[in-house]
Amino acid sequence: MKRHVLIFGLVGGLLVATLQYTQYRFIVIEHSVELYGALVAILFATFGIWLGLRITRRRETIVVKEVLVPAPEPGGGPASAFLPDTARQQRLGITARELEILSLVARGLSNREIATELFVSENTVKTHCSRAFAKLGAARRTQAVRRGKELGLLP
Amino acid sequence: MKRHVLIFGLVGGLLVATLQYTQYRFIVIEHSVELYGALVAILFATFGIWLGLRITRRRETIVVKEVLVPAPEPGGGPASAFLPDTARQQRLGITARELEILSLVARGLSNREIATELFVSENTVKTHCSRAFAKLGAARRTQAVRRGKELGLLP
DNA sequence: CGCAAAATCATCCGAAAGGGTGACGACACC
DNA sequence: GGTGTCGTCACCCTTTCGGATGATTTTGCG
Repeated sequence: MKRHVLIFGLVGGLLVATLQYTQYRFIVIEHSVELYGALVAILFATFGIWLGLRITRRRETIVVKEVLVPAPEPGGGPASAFLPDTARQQRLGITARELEILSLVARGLSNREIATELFVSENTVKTHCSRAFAKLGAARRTQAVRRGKELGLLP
Repeated sequence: MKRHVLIFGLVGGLLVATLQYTQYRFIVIEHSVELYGALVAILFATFGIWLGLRITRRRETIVVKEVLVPAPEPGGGPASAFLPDTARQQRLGITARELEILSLVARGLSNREIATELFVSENTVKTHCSRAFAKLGAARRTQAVRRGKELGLLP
């Protein structure tokens, strides 16, 4: 968490320094102060939104209520939302995060895309993947997806 | 979480203070522009964070899920054999061989395993894969499998 | 608070996958 | 015979994956 602030400081400082350095040469002459301010505003607003999104990432409480329902007819219902087999997931020791990444793997995303989607580094995604694969007894992501579907962990 | 915002604010304030302090020594004349930029930056960074917090505020989703227990197999249906959508296959120009390789990919096999299974070289498998991926608009095998299932080409 | 689990990130390295190109033979069709 | 498609295979190159390992941070819980 401190790292974000650090990044912010660095980026901000660099930005300001750059602006200070360049403004007298390129910007101020032909552009107004308002434009300069707008540029800074947009940049910092974007960064702030990113930071806000990042630090409030997913704090979700899942309460699973197991209810036995008689024979759902496949293809009948209104695309009945998929419900992962939490029991099996726990038995395999698969964490929620790992399952989340697994579902993105099943959607055909690359590690990099998953990393971007979840605001984490590619290395983290790889770690989660490796662990999930190990728990599923899979050597490849295609195999992991297949296993996940077989076990009712993925739709 | 408030802590981060606090730290951020402190760092931001420090940044402004530093800027103000330094600018007084070197850029006294144009200091109003610097101050203006810094203020705008801080303001909009704060605004961005606030916005980020706002739009992801209700991340604390309490999900109550009802686990549907799949119907006990009545033993009646003879596991209705899957029939690929030949029409769509032809429309996409996917050959039978490519679909065959694709199904093995979907089973989680590696190219080498597929090559062994089909008594062809690994290069051949890769060629078929590439062509099939191109026709499916997929960049990865996981994506290809997903597309194949969506299009009714794979079970 | 202190501990354990989980999440995050990094680095190294080898293997697998994917893209591109070119080539060759078989086979069908006109 | 010429043409086109399909299957087969090879080479080169880049990207991606996966495994192993270690470290740090965050978080939930007793």
